[in-house]
Amino acid sequence: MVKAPPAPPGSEAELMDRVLHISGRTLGELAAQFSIAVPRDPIHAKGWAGQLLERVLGATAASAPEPDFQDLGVELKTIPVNPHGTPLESTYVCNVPLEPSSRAPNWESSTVRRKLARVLWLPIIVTPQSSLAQRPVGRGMLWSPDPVQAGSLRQDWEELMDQVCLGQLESITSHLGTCLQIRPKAANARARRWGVGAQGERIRTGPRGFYLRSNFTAGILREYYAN
DNA sequence: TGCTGATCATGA
DNA sequence: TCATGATCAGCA
Repeated sequence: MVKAPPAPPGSEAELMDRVLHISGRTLGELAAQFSIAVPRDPIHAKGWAGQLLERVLGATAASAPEPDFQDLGVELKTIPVNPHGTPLESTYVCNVPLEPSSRAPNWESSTVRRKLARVLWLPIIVTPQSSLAQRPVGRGMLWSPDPVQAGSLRQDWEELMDQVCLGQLESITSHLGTCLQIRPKAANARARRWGVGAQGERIRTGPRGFYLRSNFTAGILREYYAN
């Protein structure tokens, strides 16, 4: 039976009820229910699982810089995991504000903190042989950073943004940060944005994103599935 | 073989 | 074009 995309969930409880109902279903089954084609080529399927689950669960924000479930303030993150529940990839959080006018003055008002304040982690279980359609959805979990996690995120954010503000963009590598890192985030290596150079001058530089390291998200998932 | 740097699709 | 959704693939 083909289903219409659902209305946004009215509460976290309703959202988690929907999550419970898709747990164990494969991406192929869910796509079929909503008459969505499954891409054949993984190279051209980046992000497809995330967009499928947004529709299945009734997310609203589309490509706006807003939480996926705007009314609930909940961000949806699908995350590929192996059968043990260990993440296979880092997780994109948001873009890095490179221009002074777009930068938050402190951690409290940063996009990173707001995005991560409430996250629905939805594991997609990946085995070496499984096609995209064969991958099952795992048990979703609603998460907010505990004080230790929040402290680590804040420390990384402050260190990284210090570098951005000081015009040290070109020396920022993905090696910095224990849980949060800055990496390129662009359609290709030619993309440019305005940023700040070492003398405070405006420069053209590659767009970058904040990502959560996979060992950090591994800790989040472990904590939950142990209970 | 884990991680970094690069890349692909879609929508407003 | 730039934000979202992420995964790919080569190299240390």
